[in-house]
Amino acid sequence: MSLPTRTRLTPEQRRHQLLDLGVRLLADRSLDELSIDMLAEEAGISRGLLYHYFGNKHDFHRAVVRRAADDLIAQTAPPVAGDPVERLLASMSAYVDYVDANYEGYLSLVRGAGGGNESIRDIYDEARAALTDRIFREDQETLVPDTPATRFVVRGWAAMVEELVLGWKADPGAVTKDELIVIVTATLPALVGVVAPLPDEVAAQLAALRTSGS
Amino acid sequence: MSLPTRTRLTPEQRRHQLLDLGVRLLADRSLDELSIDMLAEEAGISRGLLYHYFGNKHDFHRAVVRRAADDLIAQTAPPVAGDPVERLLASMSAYVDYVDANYEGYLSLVRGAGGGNESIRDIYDEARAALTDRIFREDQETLVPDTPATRFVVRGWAAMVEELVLGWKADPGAVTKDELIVIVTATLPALVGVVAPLPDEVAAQLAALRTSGS
DNA sequence: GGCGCTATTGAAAAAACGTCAATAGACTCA
DNA sequence: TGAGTCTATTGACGTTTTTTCAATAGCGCC
Repeated sequence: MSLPTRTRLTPEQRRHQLLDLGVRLLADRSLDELSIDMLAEEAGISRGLLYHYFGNKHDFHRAVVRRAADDLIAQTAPPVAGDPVERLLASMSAYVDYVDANYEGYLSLVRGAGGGNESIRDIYDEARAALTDRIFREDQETLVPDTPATRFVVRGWAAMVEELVLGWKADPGAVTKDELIVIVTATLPALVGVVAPLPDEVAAQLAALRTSGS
Repeated sequence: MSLPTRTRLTPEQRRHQLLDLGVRLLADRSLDELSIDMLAEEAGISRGLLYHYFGNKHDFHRAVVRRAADDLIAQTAPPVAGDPVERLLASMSAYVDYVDANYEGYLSLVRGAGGGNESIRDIYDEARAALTDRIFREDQETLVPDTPATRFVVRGWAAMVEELVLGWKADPGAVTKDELIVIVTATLPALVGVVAPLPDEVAAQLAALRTSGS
């Protein structure tokens, strides 16, 4: 008769376990729909231990979102070689692959940012910046000129990419994965073209991409 | 000596008052940052009354989001006359005006949808559909052909519009209101052009719009 | 000016959050 | 192998917040 035998892990392991679980649970639940009670039971630990590691519920949420964001940033690191359009395509490809493979993590990030307080939205913005900043940092001469208007539009484009990737995951019937990647890639120059003229070279590449994609 | 004189309203009036207050309070707070205690005090009522009207906290949240969505839908009703591009422009204009005048209501809708559970996201989707559905219902021949791929892209466009309008409200420095309206209008055909060919007529109108807008 | 309807209250139960001294794995060293 | 130490973990307890519900009191009607 010895059910309540406690298991002792290293702090790293325990943090890892709890964050993994948090990412999973917060993918389809808001924070106040997740009680510490149920989280603790699911993890096989006492409530107290969660407070030992994360202080309070909000800090736990922040840690979960931070983890999801770090994962995303790490796994969508930009390629260093190739021309701007190629690099953008590779980056979008990595992004879509990431969401495909880590749907729950991505959901907990997006949902957290949508409903959370400002400090959580900051983490989210950081992740989004990882996706868009290099466009301005490295490719501003050729792909996107750096002006207030283009920055503005690129921000909207990022929101669109997020929506499209989530939409594709929810209903993969409308477009294939490859089509999705081509679409999100091709829409960036198309959008920028609304507020700034496109260099001929980019326009040509864009046209070629569209033909090969569908 | 009679401070605690209770005020008795009709159920309609009371519901109205509480929903108005809820919209205001949930614009910059998540649901669990809003206690029933403070809501009741702010409204000048007892906690019990809120439960009488809305059952529980989550149902109250849902009612608040529903109200914000209904407001948005009602105030961005599409014009019936004019050619497709004109109607789209009028619709976007109404949309931007609405967000400009009802920032708090719009925020509580968007935040609620981002962080809430599925039933709240459904309300949000309904509001978004009010913005996009008529594009397919009325203008599919001329502006946007109705295919799975175009529906998919239009959905992304709606997310982008939301992000851009919020971005403009948060920092009106990057673009003017009129520029914003032109941008969100012009980006729809530009995006659809990525997945479907644009009729010459629309392309011409689009070009004219862009020139006059900036 | 009493009567009935029901909007509203307040107290008390239930549930969730957060704290902290006490407990017990797992390793070290004799 | 067994005592000792370190610290991960617990469980009971106090606090805050949500939720319930029988009792109260405004307001219109006769």
